[in-house]
Amino acid sequence: MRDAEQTRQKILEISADEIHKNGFIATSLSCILVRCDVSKGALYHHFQNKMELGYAVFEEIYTPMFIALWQPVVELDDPIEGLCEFFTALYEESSCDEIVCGCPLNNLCQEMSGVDEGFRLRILNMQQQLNQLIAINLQRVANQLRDDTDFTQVAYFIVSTFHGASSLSKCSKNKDLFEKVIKELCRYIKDLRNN
Amino acid sequence: MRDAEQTRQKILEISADEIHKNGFIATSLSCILVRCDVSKGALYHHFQNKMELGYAVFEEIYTPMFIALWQPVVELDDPIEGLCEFFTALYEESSCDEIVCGCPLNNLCQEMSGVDEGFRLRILNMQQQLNQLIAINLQRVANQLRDDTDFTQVAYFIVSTFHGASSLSKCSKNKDLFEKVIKELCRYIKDLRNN
DNA sequence: TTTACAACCTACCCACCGGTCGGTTAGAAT
DNA sequence: ATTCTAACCGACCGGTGGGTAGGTTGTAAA
Repeated sequence: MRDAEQTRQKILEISADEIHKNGFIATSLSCILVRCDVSKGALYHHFQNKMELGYAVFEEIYTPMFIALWQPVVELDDPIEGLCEFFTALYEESSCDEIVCGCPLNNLCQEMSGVDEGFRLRILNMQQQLNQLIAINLQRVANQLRDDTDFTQVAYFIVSTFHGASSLSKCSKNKDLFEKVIKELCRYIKDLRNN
Repeated sequence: MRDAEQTRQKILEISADEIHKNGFIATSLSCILVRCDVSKGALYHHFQNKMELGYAVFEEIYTPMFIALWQPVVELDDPIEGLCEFFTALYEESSCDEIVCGCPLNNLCQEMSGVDEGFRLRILNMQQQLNQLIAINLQRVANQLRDDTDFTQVAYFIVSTFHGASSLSKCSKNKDLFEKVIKELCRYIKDLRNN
């Protein structure tokens, strides 16, 4: 057989890229088809409709990508230092284009939460997973932190600020403002310590 | 004459509401026309095209709204306390629906910055205005704040976190997570003081 | 009363997008 | 060699959205 799984994977990956760049609704199937060099029939053979394609991209591309990105960072011996270095590396090593595209999770959260319940629940789930990942690992080093630290609250705060910074960099079209916010975020994170 | 200015204003206000709820692209002109009880010809008499309508909404509705919202808050004798009370009031007094709709500025920033240069520049301008408003008034009480405070950086940080919180509340569809982030934001803001 | 023009109306146009459907083809199984 | 089906093709459809063009109406000024 012509390798079906490979076709499916190619569609998923290119779709993920297009959705990241244009958002879900603005991404046209025909555009994906051209880049994949695949026919519309092939796409609809693998996915019921555009929405299901979107769900698959979220579950099979974005979700594992996120876990792989954040997990090693917070599971370091010192998650405080880990987070700061992670954020710093983000603006030092990423290209402007990458940063300006924003965070896929935040983009979809912003665009799709109010439009489609299936997306909303998947996004919420991801947000909660991410939050737990951070909160648990902060709790792990609770003895180094201020007594009044609410781990879940702090975790949501960190992610929110990060997403806000991503959003800000979109209108400035460079990473200067992103950098500013991230720097202040690192200062905040380090201040969580009971120095 | 049939009151042209009133017609224009009605179109602007209803458009602002629709754009706030659905985003710019997803907002259809026909939808606006029905709510306004106005013909397509009338709309195109007042605005060159959809984009120009969007710009007008941004400049004539959103911008003044924002200034009116933030200015009195940061120009209080104690802007630190002002900001905290402002944010707290936001989740205590706003309905879930309002919060879930998100911040118009952040919504448009997220949706339109990468799509249309005209929007991007207007949004960037507004972000900078807002930032200056906050930064200047923090500087005003610099003697109460930590020595190493970078006012611009802090201002961008605050707005970013606020926008991140708005975004987060979209996928949770209630104000609980919004409240969490805002509470931590207030803690952060109060910590700016050189206690 | 006439004129002139801003204000407004309505039918229509076209491009695009998601989705369908009848058909074709590769290649594993028998 | 034949059969069968997953994999794939591409022309077509209905709907929608932004935008246009040509006509009508209200009203202020001459």
